[in-house]
Amino acid sequence: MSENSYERIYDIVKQIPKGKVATYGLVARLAGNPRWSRVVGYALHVNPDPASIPCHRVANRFGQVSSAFAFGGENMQIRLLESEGVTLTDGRVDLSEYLWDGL
DNA sequence: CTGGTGACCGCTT
DNA sequence: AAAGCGGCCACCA
Repeated sequence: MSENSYERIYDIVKQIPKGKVATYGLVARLAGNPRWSRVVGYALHVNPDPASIPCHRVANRFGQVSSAFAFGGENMQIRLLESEGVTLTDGRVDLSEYLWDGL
């Protein structure tokens, strides 16, 4: 029942447009609480639906995606982003170009 | 019930 | 300018 907060986060992540990347802090802020950054990470950690929740489109404030994702391989994560049209720079995403504004 | 942790971010020194 | 520390929320033992 406490999934309400989680659903809020999942809803934001699910709304991330293709070819764009959102940060934990941004998702947390859109969720309604800028301090949920850690909970957001935990929410994706449980990731009940990785098929509908593009956790690979969520990166930290530095644009570096979590290595803990390792969902089938770290390279798979990068490959997914590249497949979406995101250019990865040294394993990092150019937030200046692909940072989702939250539209 | 309390303590500790976690895919984080922001502020302070 | 850079580095370090704490804080917030939720979950697990």
